[in-house]
Amino acid sequence: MLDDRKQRILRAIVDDYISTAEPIGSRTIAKKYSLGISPATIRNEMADLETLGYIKHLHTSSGRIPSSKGYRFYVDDLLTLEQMSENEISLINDWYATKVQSVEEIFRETSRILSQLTKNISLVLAPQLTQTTFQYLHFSPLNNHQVIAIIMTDAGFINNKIIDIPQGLSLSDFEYIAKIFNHYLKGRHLCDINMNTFRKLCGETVNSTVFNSIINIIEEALAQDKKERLYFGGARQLMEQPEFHNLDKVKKILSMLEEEQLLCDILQPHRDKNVAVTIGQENKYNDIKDCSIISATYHFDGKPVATLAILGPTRMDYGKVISLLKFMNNNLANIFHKFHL
Amino acid sequence: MLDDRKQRILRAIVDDYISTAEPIGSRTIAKKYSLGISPATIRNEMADLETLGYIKHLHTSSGRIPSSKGYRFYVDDLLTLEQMSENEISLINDWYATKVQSVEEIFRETSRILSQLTKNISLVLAPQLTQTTFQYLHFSPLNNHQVIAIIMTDAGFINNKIIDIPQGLSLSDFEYIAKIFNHYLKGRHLCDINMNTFRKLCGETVNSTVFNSIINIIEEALAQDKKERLYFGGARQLMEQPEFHNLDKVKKILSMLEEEQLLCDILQPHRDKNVAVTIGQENKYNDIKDCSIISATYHFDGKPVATLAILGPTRMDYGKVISLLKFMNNNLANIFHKFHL
DNA sequence: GTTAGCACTCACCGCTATAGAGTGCTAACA
DNA sequence: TGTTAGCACTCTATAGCGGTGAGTGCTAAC
Repeated sequence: MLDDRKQRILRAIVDDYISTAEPIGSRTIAKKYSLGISPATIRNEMADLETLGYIKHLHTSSGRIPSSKGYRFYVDDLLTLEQMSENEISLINDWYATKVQSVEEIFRETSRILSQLTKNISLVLAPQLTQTTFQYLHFSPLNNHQVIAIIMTDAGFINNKIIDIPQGLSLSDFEYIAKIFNHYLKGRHLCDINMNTFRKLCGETVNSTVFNSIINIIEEALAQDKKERLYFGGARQLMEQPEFHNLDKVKKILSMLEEEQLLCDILQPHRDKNVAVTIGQENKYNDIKDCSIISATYHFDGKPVATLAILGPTRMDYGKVISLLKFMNNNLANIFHKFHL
Repeated sequence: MLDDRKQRILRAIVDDYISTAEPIGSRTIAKKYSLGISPATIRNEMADLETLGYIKHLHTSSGRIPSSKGYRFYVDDLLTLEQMSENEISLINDWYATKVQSVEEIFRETSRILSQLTKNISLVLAPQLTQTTFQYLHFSPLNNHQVIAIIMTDAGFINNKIIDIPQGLSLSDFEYIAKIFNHYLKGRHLCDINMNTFRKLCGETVNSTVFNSIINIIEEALAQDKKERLYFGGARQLMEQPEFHNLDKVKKILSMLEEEQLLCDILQPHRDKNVAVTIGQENKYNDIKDCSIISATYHFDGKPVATLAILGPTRMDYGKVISLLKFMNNNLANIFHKFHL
């Protein structure tokens, strides 16, 4: 464990590096932070901190920067969270009020706000379709050979899928099935919707050929929707960060953002916890070993529902990001709490 | 008008610059393109072409690059469009087949394909909500104080809006209105839906207080949806282009992409024409005076419906982009033709 | 244990020299 | 008269070379 003076020096180094993005030397620490000790003493302590792995050198004569271990200690033991200011809170609420008209927009706007306020990449992972519960189904004719299936789930998510009408079936067959769905299946998990539950719930009273075809179609459509819904943003903001004044890094991150599945995988281990912080080298994926990810997950009924996350350089303002994520998470919880009533 | 030899030299310069992104000199032209004349002659011709404004110098001792006027001549008089290869066509059709399940996804996927194949920014402008015609309305309860309005329009677009239930109204009031809507308003332009048309169509048989409130709510919701739907992509691909190996330029473009309204304005003059090409300096907006925009607009019933566009450096492969856009536009037309039957 | 002093390291900046690509001009040639 | 070879000239890009300054580690004195 670090003694008090080492902790204060480490905090100064991390704080300074987070705000300036420049390696810091002993003289500067002594001048800027009134620790009551001389540069030489700080130098000795810094040498110790380096041996212990909390800070590192870029080259012999450069100042020190925190290592992943240093940030980890900072986050776990040195960080004191600030409250969000009234100002920021009302700004955020205004944004939601003016821009949001549907559930999808809640998520989109949440992502926008997060990247806007943190200057980092924001990720918002909404529940997989099959993890939500069924509310309402409607088939609307599109033309002679296709209908659109509109499915609404518990939290107000609307899905629509174009479906080819198979030979021998008519729109009225679809309408009939929709009635049965709406009557028997409300409140059931979409992943449970298959022939078996169906038969159990409505017995054998239904015309089973028509039935089979349509259920199959629906099962198939749902199966294709395995991927989670991911909203993200902030590529432009990220470019403001000095560590991304480098085209290759920006390219790497942009490429990563296009691989939704990869992002979902990266966020997956974060979904159980309430607030999770993964710092630099702790990341599993090589491309983001100089980045940190902070996330907050909104749970309902003990299950993770939506995950908000920030992805940015290890040198991010952990205090600010964590309190913002906590706030936004609660905010989302409030919004969704209404829906689950 | 340029004589034949000047045209051949100009074509060589443009072709070469498009493929290499490097200024080209007389010696290189003589070596690479068998024009049967010596570098010195080419030099003389190039001096003429420069005086005429078709090509320019970056500095005294650099090779020549085409000017906007040069590109314009190239596009209007020198360009021969290639056919898309069978290979590309089947690739594109596969992409559509595997990824598209709803109308929104048609547009999203179109944008993805365009940027993927051209390595430039793609823009897809779908019709404004109020320009489409009404097909179907449904109110679905979300919780005790809110309903979700689901509106489907002619081309299979599904919109949903969260609506607060006003004091004194119940879900059944909404359901009642939905019935009337579905009965009387099918096929009407959404911008025509207001109290007046309503009264005209269904007379005074309806309870007018309930009525007024709900129509107002719907009018309001529609009014907020003035913006066109814009799908875009390709920021990552654009970074592959040598002219965007420059952070400031990338930032400028990314910022522009976040201003949807600006993009819509930029595309607006393109919407009347079938295929439109705007080259470099011809652009109205300063930030893209070193870019070109090529667009194709799909018309139905004489009106522009969807516009596909490519935004990239003036040094873009005009031949390839134009034929791709034409192909994609026809493809979209095929898809939508089905819906408008 | 703390601090002042000092030699040492290394990125960064500005300067100069050099190479190379390309031009414009002139004079010779068909 | 149009075409070409030759040559001096221009300008960029690159490499090399001190000088500067921030920062370190070590030593010796307090």
